[in-house]
Amino acid sequence: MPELPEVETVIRSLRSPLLGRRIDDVSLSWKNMLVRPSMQEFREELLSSRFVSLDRRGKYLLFRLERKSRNRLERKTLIIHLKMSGNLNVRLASLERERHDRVIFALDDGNELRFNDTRKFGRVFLVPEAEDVVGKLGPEPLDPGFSKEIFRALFAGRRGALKPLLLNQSFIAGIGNIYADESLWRAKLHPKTECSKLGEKECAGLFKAIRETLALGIKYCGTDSGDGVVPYGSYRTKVYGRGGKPCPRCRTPIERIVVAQRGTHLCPACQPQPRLRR
DNA sequence: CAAACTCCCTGTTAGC
DNA sequence: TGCTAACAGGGAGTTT
Repeated sequence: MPELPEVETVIRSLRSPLLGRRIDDVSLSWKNMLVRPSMQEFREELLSSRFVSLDRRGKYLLFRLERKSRNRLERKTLIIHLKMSGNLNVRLASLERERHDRVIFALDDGNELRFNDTRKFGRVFLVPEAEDVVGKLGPEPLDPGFSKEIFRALFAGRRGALKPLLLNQSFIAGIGNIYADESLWRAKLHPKTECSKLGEKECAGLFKAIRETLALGIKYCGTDSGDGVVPYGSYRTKVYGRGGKPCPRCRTPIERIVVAQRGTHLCPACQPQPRLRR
């Protein structure tokens, strides 16, 4: 399941084949994946557009497009969320389509950008203002301007377990189930830690752990663990999906519990449950 | 604000 | 061996 490191890997791999290319045709075989505008407008507005830049915001891919329409420069952003099982490929148009190719963008160089998504959870937007879609996201964890002080300030007025907070995209962007578990293991914090009780040191440690974990994920082009639906890179998870196997730090068997309806993996020795105050 | 639950989907897997 | 049902997962939205 693509999270920040996987999405970053995808966007990096697409820059070279897409920048400067023009979209000549569009087809979509599962209409629920298109959030807005209508199918007709989507097609009409994309035709003759060129890719001018590609960015990532959280787990969203942002494709900045431009075209000249009646001598006016039109700017739009194509936004894709891969959700659980999505992936993007650039293939020669002559190459056979794959089983779950849902959206096809025909390019002016004989290639196609193909949005493949087994589970149809992926979402596509075409909007004048990207902020309308990604405006509510929390800070980018790897933004150079992001600091442990800013991170600590995010906790003001927050209560409840730590892990669901890390999964909340309006708290911090880009972290999903895998990197939440991996970051908490690295920070030696239990997923159920009451977030309002985090001290300055623990907060700084978590901040560092999140950044290091995500950076490592990107370095290895993402992980291939999880349900194996979409294999990305070769990042090896320390705890995620490794219930019963030894903790890489202390060899204690990794535990699998459920936190906020999500499968959660941790080392019971490295990440002890904080004692509840009486 | 938090937590629980629903919905959208299909491939995998556990259970019979 | 073959079938069915449960399950996993991100995130928006709704209800408690």
